[in-house]
Parts: sequence; C-alpha cells; structure tokens
Amino acid sequence: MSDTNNQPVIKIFDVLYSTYGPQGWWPGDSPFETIVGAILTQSTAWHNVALAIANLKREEILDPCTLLKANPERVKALIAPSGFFNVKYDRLKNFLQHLMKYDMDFERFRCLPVRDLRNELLEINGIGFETADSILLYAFDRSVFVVDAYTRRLFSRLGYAWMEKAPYEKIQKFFMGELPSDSCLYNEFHALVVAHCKTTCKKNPSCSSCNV
DNA sequence: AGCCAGGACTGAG
DNA sequence: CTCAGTCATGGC
Repeated sequence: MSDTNNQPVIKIFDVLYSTYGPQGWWPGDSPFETIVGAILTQSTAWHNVALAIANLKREEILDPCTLLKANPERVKALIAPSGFFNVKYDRLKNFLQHLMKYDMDFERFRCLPVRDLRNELLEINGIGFETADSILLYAFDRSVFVVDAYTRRLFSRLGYAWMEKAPYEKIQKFFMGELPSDSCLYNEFHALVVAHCKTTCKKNPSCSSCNV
C-alpha cells in the first residue's frame, strides 16, 4: 500500500500497449464460441484450442442445443486436440445444462446483472475464477478484470510482491480499484500481460526485462 | 525426448 | 486449509 517503487498500474499498461500493440483477443464469431474457448483453453496452449473449435465448426455443432444433444464420444473426439477431453467435455456439458434453466436462451442468460452472472458461472463445476471472469469479459463484454498466473508473476516482479500468493479476488479487486471500469481496457490489459510473459519473460527466466 | 500451455477439482494430510 | 496429483494433446 505504501511501496514507493511501484509504477502506477495504468502506466504499466501504457508501456505494454505501446510495446506490443492491440492484441485483439476474442472478437470471436459468437459469444458462445468464446465461452467454449474459455473452457477448452484451461491450462492449454491456444493453438490447440483453435484446432478443437475448428473441428466443432466444421461439424456444425458449435451452438448450445446441438452441442448438448451430440454424441458425447463424438464431441470428445472433436475437442481432443485441446487435451483433457474427458473433463472438458463434462465441463462444457455442465455449462450447457445450466443454460437449460434459461430454456437454452443465451440472450436471456447474458442479460443478468454481472454479480448474478458471475455467481451462477462459479456454481458450475469446472468453471473457476479465471474461466468465469474470462467469460464475463470476453464473451459478455462486462468490465471484469481477469487475473491469471502471468499477472501474478509479472506484477510480483514489478514491485507488487504480495500478488505472488494472494487470493484471486484480492488481486482482482486491487486492479479494478486502480483502473477505470472499462471492458476494452481490461480486455487488452489481460491479453498484453499474457503476450509479454510469453515472449520476454519466458526467454528470460530472471525476468530482468520486466522493468517495464 | 522432455517440458509446458490463456485451470479447476479432488483427496489426503 | 494447503497442496500435490490428475486430466491429454501438440509444438518446440
């Protein structure tokens, strides 16, 4: 709270943005595709997720009703490239079954207040903090800040050492207190953190280049 | 040839 | 409550 070495969060964002430019995460063909992607990308490289989604599109089952009715083994085979296909199938199914409470009406579900939406997502087995918030931000365009391992790592090295082990929601609350409530800003911010860590930090374990 | 990705759940201690 | 083990494939 009184660490004078900390750069203001917004300034770090500015440097990242001017370094890497807009990342264009998940403009997506549809919110539903984004949600599927959010679940499939759990602990998985995005490239593999893209393969899985392409399969679902090719077979034309990338919509809630069709996907829920499709043969489980067939769906598992299609999403196999994204790994963990057994658990991920169950997680997709859990989400779809939750959607049944809204008569599979996607629009009715997404109109809920953010707080309710988030709580409902978190009730679904297989959707944790990061996936829920990714869905809210990237699929529903709500101004919710997404925290992940990269965020913890990068900011721990930028003077916010407490983030290394702090609870997810404490970190989230911090960022949302420091930044204006803006889904576009949060969208780019999270993507830029990932972009930076995947390039610079990864090639440099000591991460001295994190002196943004 | 390992190692690791844009996590979350479960069971053990 | 903390934490290792588990889930699986593709790319480097």
